[in-house]
Amino acid sequence: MTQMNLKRLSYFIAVAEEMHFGRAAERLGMAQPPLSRQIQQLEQETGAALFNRGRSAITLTQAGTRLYERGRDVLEQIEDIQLEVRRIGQGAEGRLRIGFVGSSSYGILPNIIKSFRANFPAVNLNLSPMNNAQLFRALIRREVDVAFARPALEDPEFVTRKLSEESLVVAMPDTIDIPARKTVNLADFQDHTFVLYPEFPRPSYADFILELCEAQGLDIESRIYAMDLQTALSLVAIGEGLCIVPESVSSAPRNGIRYHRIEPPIGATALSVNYRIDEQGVHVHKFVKMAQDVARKLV
Amino acid sequence: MTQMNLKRLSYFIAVAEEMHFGRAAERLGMAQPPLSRQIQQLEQETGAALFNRGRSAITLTQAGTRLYERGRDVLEQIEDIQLEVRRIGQGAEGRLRIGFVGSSSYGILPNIIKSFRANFPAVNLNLSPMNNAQLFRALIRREVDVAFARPALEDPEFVTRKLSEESLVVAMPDTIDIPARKTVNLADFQDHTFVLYPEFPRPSYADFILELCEAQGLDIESRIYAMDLQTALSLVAIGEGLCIVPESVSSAPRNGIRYHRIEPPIGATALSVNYRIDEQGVHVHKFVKMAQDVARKLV
DNA sequence: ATGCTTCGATACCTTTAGGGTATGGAGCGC
DNA sequence: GCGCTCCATACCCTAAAGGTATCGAAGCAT
Repeated sequence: MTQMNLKRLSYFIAVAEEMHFGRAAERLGMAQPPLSRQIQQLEQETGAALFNRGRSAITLTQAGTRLYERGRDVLEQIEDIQLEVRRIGQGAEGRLRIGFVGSSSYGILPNIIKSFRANFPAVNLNLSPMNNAQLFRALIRREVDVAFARPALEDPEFVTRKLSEESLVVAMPDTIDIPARKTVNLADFQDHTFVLYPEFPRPSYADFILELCEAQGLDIESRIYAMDLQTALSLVAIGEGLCIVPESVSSAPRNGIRYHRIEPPIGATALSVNYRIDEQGVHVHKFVKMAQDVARKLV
Repeated sequence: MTQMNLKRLSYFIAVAEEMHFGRAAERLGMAQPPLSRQIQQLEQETGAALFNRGRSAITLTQAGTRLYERGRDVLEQIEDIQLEVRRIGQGAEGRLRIGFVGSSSYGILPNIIKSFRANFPAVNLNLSPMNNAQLFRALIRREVDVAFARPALEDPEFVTRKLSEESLVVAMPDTIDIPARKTVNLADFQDHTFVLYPEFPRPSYADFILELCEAQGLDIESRIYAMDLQTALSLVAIGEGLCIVPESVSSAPRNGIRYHRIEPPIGATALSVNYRIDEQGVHVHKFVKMAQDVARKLV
């Protein structure tokens, strides 16, 4: 005996609603005899009579009544499941886990998020700030779907897209006297304390900055390490030292900190989106595409 | 495209649980290639990828995860529905509406109910006291499934089974002086008031009693009508008159009433079970069979 | 690297569930 | 009693689903 079958169930529902085999068959777009047979088979399967076949009318038995109530419900659920699954598959619903470096939250990230939310309101966004090393691990372990890293995460398992290149600026305590000119030269800071982040794991953004300074002939003697950008800025704000950060950070003014362009420019840093090379999720691809669009418009 | 199908869904569940097409196929007792195809078709139907087919392992997509959660639930529901429907069909569950004349509640009816409840605890019994005329209407209108009537309900639409025949006794107020002998003769009551029930609709049990008296040459002058047995007994208890009732009524003693056998016997009354000739419900047939069994044992 | 193994996909054939047409048979109304 | 309605039965045919053989890509060990 074949197992319970949705087709049969919906046939039964139709007959139960029409209370008439002929009309039900018409509504189902089929001939009456096969419909009769399907109902008989359903009755065999369940081991219960579903209809009282009276002389001039059919009625539902108690078993039939119950099957109608619950069967209808199940059919509706299945309709709904199909819709939901399709929507998730097309990226219109579901979940997207995003990891990002702290500095990206000053620049285009908020715009990207806003834009994505506007187009896919049903996608549940999960945002986690991390440093580059954490991003790498999280992406490998599939704990995030997309990572905003600085610089790009290099790995054969990843796909990387550069979003924007920013020049570097210096964040310094407003207690330090500076020359009147708007721009500063790296050489001016020979004897100042530098706030760097993160200390571990290496190599990190700290090493990138140190290399740049070295290339400029600058030998930094006094260094403090912070765990992340936020902490570093706090240290700057209380006058512990100065810190070299991406330009976009300066767009959010902060008490106790002044930002200055470095002239001549000493280098640039690129924000990138990264995702797994075997990524199947449609959300991810749509999100990355949208991120690139937003970045292009903002430049 | 064929519609969503339970077989496919359960195949998907199996693959999702095994995370391996080969093992899933084995568990399902089929070959691997058709299973792969069914999953592909399911993916087409839903319009969403369900598995990430990685090099060395498969994983569920978000859409697949959701389909698994909800699909499992639906399959379980369907299992459960089938069980429930089968049980109802076999009379092990469901509802049975019973109508009965008041006098039957003194005799075997309680035993029948008790016995049925013991064997079919999941059947919901619905008990309604009525007089014979109401029973007739209720059975015609399918408001009850089974009727305990006295005497039998005669109609081509009904099936009738006699349960037990009882002799008649007289219920009299204990304020009346009676001869010392245990049994009484109808002629003794020539001048007493008779309590009869019900007055409408006619003919009723009242007419049955009047005919019996007439046959005995008794001409009752003083009559009071009550709506039912209970009311009649109340009238007897306060001394309004006497009443002729089935013997089983005397098994429940009542303050103010004494019962006496009538000698010589003047007639008998039969309790019957009645149900529709087109009755399909398995409960009903099982119930009637059981009622007859109980009646046979109690005689 | 190179062959071996694993695992899902593809190709092709066979089986069978399910649908169609024609017809039977019971009940109801004129 | 004749015809009409309505569900069931009989028989055929199509197409969906299963089986076997084989491919092709990836991982692993030698």
